[in-house]
Amino acid sequence: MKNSKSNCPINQALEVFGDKWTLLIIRDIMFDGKHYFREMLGSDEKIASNILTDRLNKLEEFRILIKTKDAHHKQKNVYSLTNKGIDLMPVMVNLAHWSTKHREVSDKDKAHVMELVDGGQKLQDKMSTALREELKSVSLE
Amino acid sequence: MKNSKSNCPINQALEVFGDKWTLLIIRDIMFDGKHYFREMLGSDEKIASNILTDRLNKLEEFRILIKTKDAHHKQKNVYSLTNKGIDLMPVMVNLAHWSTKHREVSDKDKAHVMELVDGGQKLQDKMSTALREELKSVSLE
DNA sequence: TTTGACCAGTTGCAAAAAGCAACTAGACAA
DNA sequence: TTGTCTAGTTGCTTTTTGCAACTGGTCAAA
Repeated sequence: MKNSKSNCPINQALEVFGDKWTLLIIRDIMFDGKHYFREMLGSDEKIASNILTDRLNKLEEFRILIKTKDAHHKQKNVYSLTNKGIDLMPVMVNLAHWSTKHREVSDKDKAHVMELVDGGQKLQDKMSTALREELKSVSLE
Repeated sequence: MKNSKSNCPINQALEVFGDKWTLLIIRDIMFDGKHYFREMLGSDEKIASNILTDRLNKLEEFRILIKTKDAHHKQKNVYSLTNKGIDLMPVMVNLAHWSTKHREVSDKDKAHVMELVDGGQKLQDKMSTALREELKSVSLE
């Protein structure tokens, strides 16, 4: 509580996600299957490498993702969502859904989002399960 | 699209909400029934008045809220959510829900959030309807 | 075993945003 | 007319962001 402006649930969330980049990183891992620093660095929004480093470290401190060593390449780190991170899926889906209704979004993205909204809990559960499997596989090392 | 880093739905949302204050202002109006500048200025998180001015203006430009003159006090502005703003309710509820599970939140707030989650669509619809009534009453002037 | 591409970051500096406190001009109620 | 309340503004400092160049280590192929 010490470094908190308030313990209101919305504020508590914003102290983790209240910036332009954090949720994009989570999107990269959650929906785009990215796991490496360079993959995220290459995303459309062109995050700077120092900001990416900073956000990945913060997300690791918050235990929203974990960093593990790649088995086949000593220098590569594998970033995976924890359960705490995977639990953000409904937030992400609702945020994206709002955008499809009220912001400019391509038809392709729109269709992708509506699949997650209409497909409902079933598809989201399937995706969450897959992410939890990934998590299990890296946390065994 | 010109000033956009990308048209990904998550990014499109972050270009509106990707900061520490915007969603707190929406919370004030949506859940705490605040309508005036000074009321929002007084919230627990202690936003600075210049930042509040800036965010209210941006939210008005995005048409997420509208500013109208108070009927009984010439100097007062009444801030109300538009339908575009009211549509953010599922995002807010899911964000708050995540916080109750993964961040430090008071039991009172936790109960309040769970009411919205468990009470489900019915309670959220009721609240949305009330907000739309407010909107209707100010937009008739 | 050398070469060149690739890896996760780091560094230094400039620009933008946030934060703070004091202040303004008009409105209201007594 | 006095004091309080209104929505903001102003000037300044501190913090964060953004950019580009750079580092030291790794890897696969020649």
